[in-house]
Parts: sequence; C-alpha cells; structure tokens
Amino acid sequence: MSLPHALMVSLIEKSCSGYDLAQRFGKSIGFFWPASHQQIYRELAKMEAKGWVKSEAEEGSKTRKRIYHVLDDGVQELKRWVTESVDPIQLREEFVVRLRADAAIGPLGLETELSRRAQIHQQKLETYQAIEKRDFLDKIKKDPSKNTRELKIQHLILKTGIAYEENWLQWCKDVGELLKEDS
Amino acid sequence: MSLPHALMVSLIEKSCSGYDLAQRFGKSIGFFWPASHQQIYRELAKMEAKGWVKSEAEEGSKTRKRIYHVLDDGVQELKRWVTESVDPIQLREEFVVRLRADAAIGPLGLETELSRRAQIHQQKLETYQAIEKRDFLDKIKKDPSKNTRELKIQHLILKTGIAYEENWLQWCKDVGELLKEDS
DNA sequence: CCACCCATGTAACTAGTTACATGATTTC
DNA sequence: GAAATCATGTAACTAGTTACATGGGTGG
Repeated sequence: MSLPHALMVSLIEKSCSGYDLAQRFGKSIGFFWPASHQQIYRELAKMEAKGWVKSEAEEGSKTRKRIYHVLDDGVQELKRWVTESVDPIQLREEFVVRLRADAAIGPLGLETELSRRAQIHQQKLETYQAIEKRDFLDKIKKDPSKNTRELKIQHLILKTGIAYEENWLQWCKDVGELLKEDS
Repeated sequence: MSLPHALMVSLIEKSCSGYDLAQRFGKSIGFFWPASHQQIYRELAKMEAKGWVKSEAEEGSKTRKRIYHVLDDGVQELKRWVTESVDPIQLREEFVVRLRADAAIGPLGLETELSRRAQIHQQKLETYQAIEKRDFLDKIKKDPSKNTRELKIQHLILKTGIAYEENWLQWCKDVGELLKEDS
C-alpha cells in the first residue's frame, strides 16, 4: 500500500492538516495516487498510532485543525519502503472490455461514450499543461539555477501525466476512426 | 464492476469452465482485466444466481468440470452495461510516488528497481508482439478477407497493450537518464 | 441569518488479494 | 507410485468507495 507513504512525502514537503492534505491530493501527488478525505483521515490516525507522524493543534487557533508532521520513524519507514520491490500495476481499463464486447456482439454505439472520454482526457491534459507552464517552464526560464534535481524529478512526474493523457487521447481518436470505418 | 461482464464476453466467444476462463484470462482479456481463479469462481456463482449464465456438467466426463454458457438475460445485461457511462480510470502508479519521495529526501538508489521494471515491461511487450504476429499479422497476410470488424477491434485492443508497455519502457529509460545525471 | 466552506470523522459496502483446502486425473 | 496439473472452492484480510453526520467559522 502506498497511501501512508504518499501522505508522508506530502507532509515532508510541508506539514499540514488532514483537510489540507485532501485538498493538495486533489492537485498534485493525488494525480498519481488519488485518495478521498475519508481515506486520508483514517490513514493519518493509523500512522499516528504507529509513531510515523504526530499531530498538534495549531497554537492560538479557534478551529479543530490539527497539523501533522512526520517523525523520524516515519522518514526511516519511507526510506525502507522506497527500495521495496513491487511490480508495475496492471493496465485495467473497463472501456477496453466494452470494446471487446462490441467486437463480439456489436456494434453497440460506443461513439458517444468515446467522445465523452476524449473530452475528459483533453481536460486533464490541459490542467497538467497549465501546471507545467506555471510551476516549471516559467520558473526555470526566470531563474535557471532553480532547476535542481528535485525540480527535475517533479517535472518528469508531471510529464508522465501529460504523456499518459496524450496517449489515451490519441487512443480515443484511433478507436473512433475504426468504429466509424465499418459500422 | 467489470469482471462479470468481462467473463460474459469471454464466454460468448466460447463457452467453457471456470478453470478454463482463469487460464484464458491469463493470456487475453485478462491483460486488460486481470482476475484470479478465486474471483472468477465467486463471480460465476453470483452470475448463475442472477440468471446471466448457466452451468452444465460435461456429458460423459469423469471430471468435476462445469461448462458455463451465457443466457439471454446475460446478453441483455451486457448490452445495457456497454453503454453505461464510466470515467476512465485514474493513473495510479506506486513507483511515481517513490520517485517523488526520492525527490524529497533522496537520492535513495532507485536504479536497480527501475531496471527491474524495465525488464518486466520489455517482457510483456515481447509477449504482446508475439501474439500480434501469430494472431493478426500472419493471419491477415495469409487471407486478407479474415480482417473483419471483429478482428480489427481485437487487434486494436492488443495494440493498446503494446503501446502501453512501450510507453512505460520509454519512461523507465527517461527516469534512468535523469537519475544518472545528477546523483 | 443563511449558505458555504472549513474540518473531522463513522459505518457500511465493494472489489480484489492472499492463504489454505481438497480430491481427481494425467504423465513420467 | 510420485509429481504435476486439472478443477473447484472457503475464509480472512486489505484497500478503496459511498453515504451519512456534525459542528464551527466566514462572507454576503
């Protein structure tokens, strides 16, 4: 399981509350490891029980907010986990199964759904590209010395997402062509 | 959930036992929707209870083997399901999280694991390419009239797998370059 | 003062994984 | 007759999803 470790990476970058983590997961590390707030709160509680993180009420705050930070045991655990050997995840795409059903008993009119999916990919792609421009391209242009190892890796991760969406977008076009061709 | 529907697609292509399905899932539709035999047996039982499929002991056989075939209700359900609207699955790759951990507190020596993963992708790629040659390229060459809608779709699905593995393979190389560069 | 966002949770469910069990048949 | 593979399952666990609950603070 990766969630506790993903949370620790995020907390190392900046300590914050479970709520904040949930927000940040919606727009950074969560692109590659999505998690709902329910899951996050549950994991944080378990991690605190294990002594990987510790939470403290914000000083002088009137809210219930609890700020989590990573303890030394957490960092050790993270280091251990990083070198673990785990197989790449299996491609598992429902729409491919639908397509195969269409091959067996179709045509079943997948075109509408296909273009809906193309739109979703297009939208994600644009989101990623906007982030790339703002957080990487412009930043490096302004000050090339900022292009550290850390930034390069983070940029590569984002480019992974971009390539991923581009591939599926192209795939949607290819499938669309094929379905149009002879149905 | 797709498993029952994936199973029906497979059973429509050819009726068979749960055991056979588990074998076939290891080398065709299971590339895109993997399932263990435990899961398959469990689903088949549920599907039979719902009246989507029916099983019969093989005539004159001495084994416990039960052949499943899809009933009309099952075909109807499949047709209904195909047009359902479902979002594309989220990219969810543990190694990307590790990479980001490496960016935050690294370098942590991800190279070994990376080349292990590259090997896995390479191997899958070769498996797919062998299947492509045998089941599509050679077949069409021999008799172009065999290149039906059904075959074209199935070929496209396989090419999806090929592109997927090629992309991750390339990704491994890119990451490898970056890690070598400045660690 | 009402609606919205902040902030944290519980409960029940679903799908998939891991481990274990068992007996029959085929192959060497 | 031993080992491999055919063939079907049960049980317990893990991770993720969906639905619901609740109370405080902030902006119009």
